[in-house]
Amino acid sequence: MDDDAVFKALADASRRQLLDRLHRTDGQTLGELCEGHGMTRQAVTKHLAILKEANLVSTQRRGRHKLHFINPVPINGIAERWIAKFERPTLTALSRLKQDLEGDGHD
Amino acid sequence: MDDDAVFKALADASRRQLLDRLHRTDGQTLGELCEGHGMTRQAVTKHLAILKEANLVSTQRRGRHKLHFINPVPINGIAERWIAKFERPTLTALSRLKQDLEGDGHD
DNA sequence: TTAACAGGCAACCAAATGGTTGCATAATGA
DNA sequence: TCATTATGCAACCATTTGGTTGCCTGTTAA
Repeated sequence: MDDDAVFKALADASRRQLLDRLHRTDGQTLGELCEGHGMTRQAVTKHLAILKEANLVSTQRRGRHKLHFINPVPINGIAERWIAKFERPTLTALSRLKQDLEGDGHD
Repeated sequence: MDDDAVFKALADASRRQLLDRLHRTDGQTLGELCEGHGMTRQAVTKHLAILKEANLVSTQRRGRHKLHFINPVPINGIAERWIAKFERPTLTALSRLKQDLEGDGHD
């Protein structure tokens, strides 16, 4: 619902990278998500808090671990409600899909 | 190409609103784009500069007026390169399109 | 030619952002 | 039990951001 929080959350490259990671492997712990970034754990924690605030990740405690799960719904939301209206309908993704569904080889 | 600049440009509600306006009526002057916002002309100028930096708007001098035009290509770019991979393919937009193209009434 | 109009430039400011360090707490395993 | 592991909390910091005010430049029309 809160598109602004989603756009703001996506505005940072580190946060997008975190989402990329969760997209590849969902349910990672905080420790796992910290590896490889040139950042402290606390910085990553803050980024994850912002993503959670935007409802892009959800968390689940599992003993002394905290697992993080991606939620693609808000991304879908802005894609449909906001981005879609700026898209030119004849571009690659849609036209490829169209061709695929129509099953002909037209160019 | 520079997705980060595009994401950052879209992170501000005033800038998204400016894009909305240009999407409705393209080629507006700075003065026109200032109307209705509770902002000074200089603030709007700064927002437009950021949008231009992200290649989301282009400008054209026309006498003493400066016209602003929207460029949807970068939005398409992030939609295809970044957002698309997070989308669940069975959701509304694609499934509606699919149904439409297939021309059957299946549910 | 010159007033009024449209926009540009620069300095300044408060608040938000992205990061840090230091210490505290909770769960686990030997 | 108790050291270790995994995370939480809070204060602090520099830089960026989004906005302002004040003044300057260029274009047009009377």
